Amino acid sequence: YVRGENSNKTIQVELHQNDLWTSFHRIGTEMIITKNGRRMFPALRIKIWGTESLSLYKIYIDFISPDSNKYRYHYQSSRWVSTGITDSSTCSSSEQTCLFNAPISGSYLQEQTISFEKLKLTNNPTTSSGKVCLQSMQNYYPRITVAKVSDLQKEGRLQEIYHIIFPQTSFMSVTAYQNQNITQLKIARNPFAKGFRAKSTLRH
Amino acid sequence: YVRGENSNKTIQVELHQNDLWTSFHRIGTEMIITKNGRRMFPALRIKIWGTESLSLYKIYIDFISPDSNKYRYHYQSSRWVSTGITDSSTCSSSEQTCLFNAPISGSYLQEQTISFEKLKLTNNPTTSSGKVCLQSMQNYYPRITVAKVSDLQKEGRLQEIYHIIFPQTSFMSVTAYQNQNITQLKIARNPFAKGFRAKSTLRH
DNA sequence: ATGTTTCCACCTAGGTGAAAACTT
DNA sequence: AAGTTTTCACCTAGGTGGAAACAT
Repeated sequence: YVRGENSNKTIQVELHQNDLWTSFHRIGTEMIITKNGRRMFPALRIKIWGTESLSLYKIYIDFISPDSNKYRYHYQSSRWVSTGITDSSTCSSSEQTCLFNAPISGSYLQEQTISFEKLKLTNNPTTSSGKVCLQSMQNYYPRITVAKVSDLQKEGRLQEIYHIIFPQTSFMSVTAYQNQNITQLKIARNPFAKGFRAKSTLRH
Repeated sequence: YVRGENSNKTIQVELHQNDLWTSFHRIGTEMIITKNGRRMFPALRIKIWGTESLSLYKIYIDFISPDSNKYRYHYQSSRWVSTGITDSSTCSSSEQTCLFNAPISGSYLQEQTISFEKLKLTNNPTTSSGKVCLQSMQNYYPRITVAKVSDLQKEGRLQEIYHIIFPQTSFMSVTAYQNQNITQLKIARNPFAKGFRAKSTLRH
């Protein structure tokens, strides 16, 4: 249950594939960021209940870095340790990205799964649409915002604002995986990831 | 320019890839329908201007068979001839299919190209979402409907209704191509169509 | 005969981790 | 030394027409 800003109302939000997220979270999720953008795996998918059928809503996502610290993976202890360097030049959160361009009514919102599977993470500051720019080697958690639009005339004014955070979706942003266990879990669970290069190299 | 029903207002609609459509229309476009559904090529893509920024709209597509006649391709004359049989058991038009589930505001409508590329044509009456059931060997033209929704409370009541038809997008529904010139033009212009089977068979 | 269905080789399109090359 | 970029083999996912089998 999520309570709204400027509102006593609540909406209910459920994270899809919670078991999968938890498996990664136990090890310490890493998400690769590239210049061209890389999808998240697991992908963020949620279901929302409790929105008003006849109201319009917009959905945003951004990524919060709670300390803006740069981290380093310590192989001996298999842990992430802070380098003490804080990236103060950038904001602690990424830009907000809107899932749909258009506001969507509460009734249609409840009919469907809200999926962020097409979202791509990048370290390229000149991002195009559908991409979010993050700093490498930092800790982030995705934050979803559901905002009620009072009406189309006043679309800029967002009435009820709901922020949704699932702690088990936090991750370290990396340009190459640090923890081998994460690599193996990605290969095991992501249909696109099979890491077959080792085998094919043997043939030559 | 398209004038609305119950309205003196007009909206302006433009067909994308008009040259491509015209190339096919000159020969006599054929669209394959299958049990699982087949995309149209060319795909229907339009641009709409003149909608009200602060109003909500829904977009539908259906397929009109002007005479509901069954046709036969006469190879000698390279023409489609009516068999005289009218398929009176079915309506002259297909079911209306909604492009987006949710109504969309006029301002966002004008920002984007409305694409029906994912729509699939089928001859299977038990269709699932995103598919349209047609009768084989009939003449059809796609009809796009833009309908203004008075407000979310009265979503069922459509105020201004605009029907859009581009004559150059009419086609014959087939389960296999009849005119070889259509086959060749599809192969030439559709990136997915390369009809290489003949070559590979020679290798064996 | 004539129209339909199924299967398939051949594509497009694009999402992976591995390795090597590159940068600082 | 440590992090980033590029390239690539290997996938998933799915859109084509052709041919053969099937149906009527």
